[in-house]
Amino acid sequence: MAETRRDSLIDAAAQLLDRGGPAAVTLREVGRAVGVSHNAPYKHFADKDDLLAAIASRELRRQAAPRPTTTGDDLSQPTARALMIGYVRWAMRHPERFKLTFGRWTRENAELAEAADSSRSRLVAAVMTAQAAGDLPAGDPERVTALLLALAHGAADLALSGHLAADGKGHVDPEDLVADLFGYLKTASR
Amino acid sequence: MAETRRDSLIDAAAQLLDRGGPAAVTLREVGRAVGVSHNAPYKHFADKDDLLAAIASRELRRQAAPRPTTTGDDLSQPTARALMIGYVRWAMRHPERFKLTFGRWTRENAELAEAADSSRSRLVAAVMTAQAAGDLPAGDPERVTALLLALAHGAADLALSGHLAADGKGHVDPEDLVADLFGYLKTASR
DNA sequence: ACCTGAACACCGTTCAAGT
DNA sequence: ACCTGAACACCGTTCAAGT
Repeated sequence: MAETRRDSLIDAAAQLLDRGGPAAVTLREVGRAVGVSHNAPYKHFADKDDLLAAIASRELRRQAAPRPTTTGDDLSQPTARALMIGYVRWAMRHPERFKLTFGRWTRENAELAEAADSSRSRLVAAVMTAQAAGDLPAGDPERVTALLLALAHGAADLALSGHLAADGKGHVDPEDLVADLFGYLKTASR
Repeated sequence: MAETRRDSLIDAAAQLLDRGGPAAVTLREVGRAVGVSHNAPYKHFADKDDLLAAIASRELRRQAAPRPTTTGDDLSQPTARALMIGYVRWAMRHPERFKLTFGRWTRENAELAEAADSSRSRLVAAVMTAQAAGDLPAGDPERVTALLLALAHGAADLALSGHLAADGKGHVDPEDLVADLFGYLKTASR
């Protein structure tokens, strides 16, 4: 469990990110939290953006990692629906990490791109299982996956920026929209 | 058509935003483009964030404005589907304005909140029309609207950040996802 | 009412220098 | 291989002063 200096820097940066967003992640503050000078990060990351990318890829890898179940070992894979609900909950719980992770790059940073692809592959597999069970409509699994991902992502993003519901009345929860979509898709797949 | 100093500042800021994002919008550069000092904007906007909010609300108002039709006067209202396609196209055409407009605030800035509400009201009305025609499933119009908005928003945002499709192969277009959703919803509404 | 110039605190990045 | 301190260019914001 030895934590490297690099990991400590990412930890500190993520903490600053959570409150205050990317602007609050200053190399001086990161260095101060770890106990090094504000130039030390340059020995571990190319620049500030590279440090932010490291947070994003770590977040992506954690999300892809199997969560420990409280009811002992569970060998069954999570359903597409469970994955999407998990995605939305993670976004609402860690807004800044969510925005950062899906904010830019991915195609620029190799590590980030790989993490994103592996995360999606997992979802595609779950979609195919659901299709076979008749819970999701047939058709290109990649495209159905994109549909699910787009809805969950948009619901979370709009909810975070306050654009989802109207003036207070009729508050719409992003999880409700995920449930609605799965309901419609099940009806459409018969 | 007299353009006020305030409008000129918004124009210049929007142009800087389009290339380079919010970080490229510096008060010094804005002032230079208009021909004033870098402090002049403070007489028209509280701070930089207020200037960015002005760009967002102008964009929101423009999107809500009826587009001139090339085939003369058309008194019919745009369909929900047309509105969503228009939304996605606008996002793909002006990524930075899209990200800025739906990035934060809205509930903080009164002008922005009003523009957003009026924009959504228009979409809710179109949704109700489609529901009556049997093209969209029955149920709370606000909630169905949120579903459409979430998908269009998520599809555009993921496409812009490169998270929509896998490694080049099987490129998924955000407009395709909007079309897919309307297809599924029509099937589910019968 | 609107604008200017100087100044302040802060930031990312570079670089010479240390171990 | 990793770190430090000084320095540079740049930025948002404030303020006294002008018209």
